[in-house]
Amino acid sequence: MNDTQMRRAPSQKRSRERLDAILANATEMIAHTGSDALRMSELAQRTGISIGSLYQYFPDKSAVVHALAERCNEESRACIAEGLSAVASMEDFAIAFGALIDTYYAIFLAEPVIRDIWSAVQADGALRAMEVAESRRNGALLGAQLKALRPAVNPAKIDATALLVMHLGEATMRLAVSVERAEGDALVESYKRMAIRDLTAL
Amino acid sequence: MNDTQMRRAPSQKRSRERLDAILANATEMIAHTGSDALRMSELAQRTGISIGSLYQYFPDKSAVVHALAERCNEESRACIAEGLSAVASMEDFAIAFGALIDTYYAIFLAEPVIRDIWSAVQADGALRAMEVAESRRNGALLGAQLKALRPAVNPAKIDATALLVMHLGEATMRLAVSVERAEGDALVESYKRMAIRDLTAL
DNA sequence: TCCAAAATATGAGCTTTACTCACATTTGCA
DNA sequence: TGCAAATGTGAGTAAAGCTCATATTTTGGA
Repeated sequence: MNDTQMRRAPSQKRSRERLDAILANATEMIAHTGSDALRMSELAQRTGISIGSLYQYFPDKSAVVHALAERCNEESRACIAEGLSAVASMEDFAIAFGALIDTYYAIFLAEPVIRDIWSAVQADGALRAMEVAESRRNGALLGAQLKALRPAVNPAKIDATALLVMHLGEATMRLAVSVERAEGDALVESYKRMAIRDLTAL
Repeated sequence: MNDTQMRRAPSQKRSRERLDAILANATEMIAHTGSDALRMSELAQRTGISIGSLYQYFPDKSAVVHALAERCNEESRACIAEGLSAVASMEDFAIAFGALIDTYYAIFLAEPVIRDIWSAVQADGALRAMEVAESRRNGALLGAQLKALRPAVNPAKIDATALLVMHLGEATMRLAVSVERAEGDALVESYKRMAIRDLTAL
């Protein structure tokens, strides 16, 4: 994956520092003016490197967006994995899932740029499959837990439900941060209720 | 809204015919090569008009995408309104809602270009608010029915749930048509079960 | 320490694409 | 028929992604 994402593995210290600086500036630009505002020339200028140099780190604009999205996805995945880690019963599960969603929502509220990064992914034809792939990974985390807690339930049904619940969780977060705070809170509560009811009824 | 979408109201017959032709060709291009493939010059050439002429019908590319999306949204809204029209009880409601989702899914399967048009909307910063606006309209249709059937339930709670259910319905359809047919079917079934359970438990 | 090769940096310039504008043509109407 | 309004035209402009020939810096061995 990194082969297509990065033109060259940075071996020198300066390289690694610049790579972080590029991503930090890209995030700032997107956060400030929206995902459309990611201009490669401006990104180079802000980072204090030449346009040619920027293209030694990333083969194209798509790769920059991909790297940003990958960071968000890793954060999400860690959050989900940790939130579900110490669950031993279905009662625990409902509580843990609710807390997990709250944490997830808090991350979205604290870093609304996540939504813009997602928009940038959608805008890029080559990256659109990322969303489904990430939902699959998150669904697999949830599905594994459910299969352990509910060994009697049809695994295929668990897989479909887990994938859907995680995918719709992402969609809920993006909707929630797109509306006023109070309404967003209510939407997240509705989602939690709906998801928990469905997962516990499996 | 049409003021910003269309440069000039077509008053002559030729104009109206060309406008339809433009949108038909734009749909075809997106269906064929994906939402990134909508080149204004190629759209003009395919339609058999000059690039300058194209820009007399639409002020910019965003307006073309907006018009395409508006068409899809109108179709959706009609489908939803009709599907919920003759519902008199909560038992009817569950059946009607399930049938509505099946119809909606069938439309997505028959015209997968809808997904690409949606991607084109997401790719355009100026149009991103369309999605929430459309979910609100659809949510209002569903919410009105629910308020009539369940007068005792807190209307605010109904509104939040209805908005969420419709928004997540769209997300489910896009996910379902992005995976293999059998898996997509299972996802839609999961969504129906989840949504109906939540709506009837209000 | 010094040098050659590998890694990294540079920015002028090429390509593509959205969009404009000055001018030409067609249509509606008296 | 003749004029004004509507519509059509496409060469040209601007902006952005991206390349490449060349320059500079770093590394590791003699």
